[in-house]
Amino acid sequence: MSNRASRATIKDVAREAGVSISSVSRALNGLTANQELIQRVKVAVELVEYVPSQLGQSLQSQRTGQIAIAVPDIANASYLAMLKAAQQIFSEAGYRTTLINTGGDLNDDLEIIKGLRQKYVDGLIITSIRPRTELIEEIEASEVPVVVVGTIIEAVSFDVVSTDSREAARLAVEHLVSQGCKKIGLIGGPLDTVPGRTRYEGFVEAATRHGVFDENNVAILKDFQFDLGLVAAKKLIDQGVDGFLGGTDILALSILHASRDAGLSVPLNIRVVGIDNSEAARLAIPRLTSIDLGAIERGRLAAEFLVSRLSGFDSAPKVALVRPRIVVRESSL
Amino acid sequence: MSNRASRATIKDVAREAGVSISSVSRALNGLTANQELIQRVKVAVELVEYVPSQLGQSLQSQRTGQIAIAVPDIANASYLAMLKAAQQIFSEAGYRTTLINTGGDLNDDLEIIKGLRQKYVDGLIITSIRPRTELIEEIEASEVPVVVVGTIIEAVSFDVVSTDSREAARLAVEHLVSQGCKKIGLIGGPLDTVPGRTRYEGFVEAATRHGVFDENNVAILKDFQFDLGLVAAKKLIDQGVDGFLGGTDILALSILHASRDAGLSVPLNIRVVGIDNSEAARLAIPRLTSIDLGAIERGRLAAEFLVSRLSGFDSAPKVALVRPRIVVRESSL
DNA sequence: TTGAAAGCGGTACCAA
DNA sequence: TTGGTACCGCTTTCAA
Repeated sequence: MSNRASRATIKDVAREAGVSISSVSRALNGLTANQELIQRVKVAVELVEYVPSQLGQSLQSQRTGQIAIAVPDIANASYLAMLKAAQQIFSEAGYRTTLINTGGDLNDDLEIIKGLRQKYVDGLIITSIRPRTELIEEIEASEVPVVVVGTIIEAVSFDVVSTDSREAARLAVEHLVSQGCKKIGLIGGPLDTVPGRTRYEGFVEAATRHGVFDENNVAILKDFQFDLGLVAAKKLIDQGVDGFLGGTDILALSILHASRDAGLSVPLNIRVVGIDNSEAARLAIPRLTSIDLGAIERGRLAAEFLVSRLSGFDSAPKVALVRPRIVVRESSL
Repeated sequence: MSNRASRATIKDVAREAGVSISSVSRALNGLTANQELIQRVKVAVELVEYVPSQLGQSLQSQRTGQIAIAVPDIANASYLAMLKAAQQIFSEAGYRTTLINTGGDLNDDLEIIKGLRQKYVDGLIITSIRPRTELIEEIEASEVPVVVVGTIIEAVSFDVVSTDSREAARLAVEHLVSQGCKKIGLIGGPLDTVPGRTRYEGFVEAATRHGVFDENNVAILKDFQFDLGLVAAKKLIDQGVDGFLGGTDILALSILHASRDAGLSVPLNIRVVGIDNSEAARLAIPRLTSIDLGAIERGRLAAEFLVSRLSGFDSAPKVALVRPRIVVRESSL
């Protein structure tokens, strides 16, 4: 009713109920036994339409009830899956989720960590950072708990959830080899991005080990874009590549398109494997074999680590390694 | 360095600089002219590593610097596009974005609006609500500005951004008719969801007008799921449907799969149109014709409306209608 | 110009 | 058990 008047505060409730604000606070937080008083307060609360201010409570408790999660790009399937899984956990634990889109700008990371000093969230999950020393130091000095999802090898004082991108590439290469591919190519993303570089390195390593490495069959794109992948794939197909690893599912899709444009069949003439095991892979025609990097699992773990730490669990730094697994579908049979 | 000691507050700066906290506040906010004092404060700030507490400032200013955006499902391409577009605007305007995933539970909407009374955000964008009277009243009574993205026809006192789902279906049907389809089918989502119902209604209306409506060629799924779509599509294909509207791009993809499974060619034997114009449509094989409902545009508009209102612009309630447009690709040629 | 003090909306301590 | 009060960290009014 009183939508014109400004919000009711605890004072209004106290006045209305004829008690002190301390009593109101206690009654509302179950710290009093006097049923009659509790009842009076409840009536007053209804009457003045009182809702406790999050701000007031936060200032007092020094907790905001919010957790931030920073991802380079929400539109990216694997970050999205992580985000969704983490948000679910946060929500169940009573935390709101604040989304930070870093836009892949690696320099933003440092600013985000520094921004934590403003104390606007109780914790942070940050993904895919470039593990610079400077950044690690800043995280270690941070007062609010931070969980990093990415690839950090060194021993650090915070929780880390990571996956083995190199193994992902290895799984893909071995699968292609076992399917009889002779010339195996890679369409990968930029080497100055974490996923771009690690997948590339894994590919080179595995392909070399199996004696199928040929630098000419590797295309490193300027960006993880479908169109760039399409052009690169056409070229490699012309060179006779018969087994492809796409650095992401989207890039794998570009290979499917290029094969089709070339009048070649997947998987009869060309076999294709993607990375991320996103919805796009499941729904592609033909259905795309893909390496699942456990994005959902990583999001869940990171969120659980953080929530546990926020619950006062002051354990030693935890490290979780989610192992990739291959999901074989039509495109590589 | 002093990462063990708790954060420095304005008091620490004041002590260090040998001035009052008021002076520190003024110096930091450019409300003083004394250069010497400003300099002293700055040095002290550096020394004690002071960062103003967002909480303290918020309590004082009654503004949190945060905006919430509620979507039924982030994994859904169109909500994701909206979210991303809105987040971009918020970020530029200096607001953080808090994500609320309603999980499609329509009853959550009311709780979200009510939760605003806790004042943990400065504004809210809420999408795809079922426009119940109760909810509208609650929004109108809300102290924090709310922008609704959805389909509300009545005159309300808040900003609304909507699209015409019926026209979307109409565009699709007319296109299929113009391409020579004789038996036109729909694979749609549940009628108790806003997108499910409006798209269905638009389809019926347009198909009837063009004399191609046949109830037997309409499949209403229990859920917007690919697998359900696949089964339904197989059945309709068996019935000889030669032109399909998928209620979403994902459902359209299920039609592509079903056609392929039936050994029929898209678009030679069967033509398919989806709705959302998501990335999945662009990357499908064959590339999928789809109706673009302007998710990005809607997200942008909603965010702009909200930011403008938060900037103190107390204009009359605004209504924006984003018109759908068809993006013709291979699947319907 | 500067500092003291009130106030934002709560919680928690301490006496009564 | 209850009420008074200090306090969380900051901004802003009011006197000096």
